[in-house]
Amino acid sequence: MVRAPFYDKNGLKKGAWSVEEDNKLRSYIQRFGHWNWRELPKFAGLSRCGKSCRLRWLNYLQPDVKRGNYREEEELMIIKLHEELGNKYKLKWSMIAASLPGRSDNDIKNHWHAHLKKCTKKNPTISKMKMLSNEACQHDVDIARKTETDSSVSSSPSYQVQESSQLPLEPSSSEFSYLSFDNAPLSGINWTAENSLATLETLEQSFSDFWTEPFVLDNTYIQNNYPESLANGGFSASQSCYNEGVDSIYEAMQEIENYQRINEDPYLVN
DNA sequence: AAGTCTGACAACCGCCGTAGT
DNA sequence: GACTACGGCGGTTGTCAGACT
Repeated sequence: MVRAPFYDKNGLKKGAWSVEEDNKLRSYIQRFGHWNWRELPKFAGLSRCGKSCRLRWLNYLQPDVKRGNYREEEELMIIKLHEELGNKYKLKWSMIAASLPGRSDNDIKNHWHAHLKKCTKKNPTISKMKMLSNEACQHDVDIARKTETDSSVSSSPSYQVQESSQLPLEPSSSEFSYLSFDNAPLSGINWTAENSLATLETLEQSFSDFWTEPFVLDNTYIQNNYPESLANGGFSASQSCYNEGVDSIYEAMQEIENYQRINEDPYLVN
């Protein structure tokens, strides 16, 4: 089903991911977040490029990611949104993904090319699509169209979105509570099929804000589980990782690894 | 049973936008 | 303003399993 693993000329592994690699990546991101995709594989002990890690995390390993088994309403939503966003918006698949909690843009895109594209070609005037277009979504589409001529429309707080690509919000253990997305523009937003679409301009605004938000670490986990010197020095509390030099992070990582070896940290994944 | 075709999907690649220097 | 590095997106490819002949 997938490419057989192989190594390119730079020594980077390509192709299908092994269970061990998945575990390494998942474990690393749940503990430290993805502060820098390019550097991440080095620290996580993976012979992969950053892009590959990012893709694997977003499309497969991220908590709550749903795969396959598309419900009818989800498919209708995809068709509908694709119709509306298709040629207008750059972040088409991401925006569609935002309307389907748990679905990744890549997964939706694949589903579109594999199933839905043919359906819409065979039957471009599906009655249910019509119904959606004319009733459930009309309000939002109108707003979106209005936005094209009136950029001053403010985003409505009543629309609620779950960002598909955000980091684990609810790690299975409270020990992973170091990730803070309280300030993420999309958090707390509930984006459902029932109330159809949030306004497109709201989405776009949310996205633009979201991607520019620095990744913020909370040191709860580190302070509770690691020596004070690491908690205070290695990863400072609520400090943007963008401000951290790679070297200092690497030093902290080494200290952490030493600590793990000494204390047989249960979270250490080999 | 063997060969071919098709569907499904994980993963890669290239391009572009943005931020930092 | 120019350049560079990085993150992210959309399009495409590669491969396998099952269906079909």
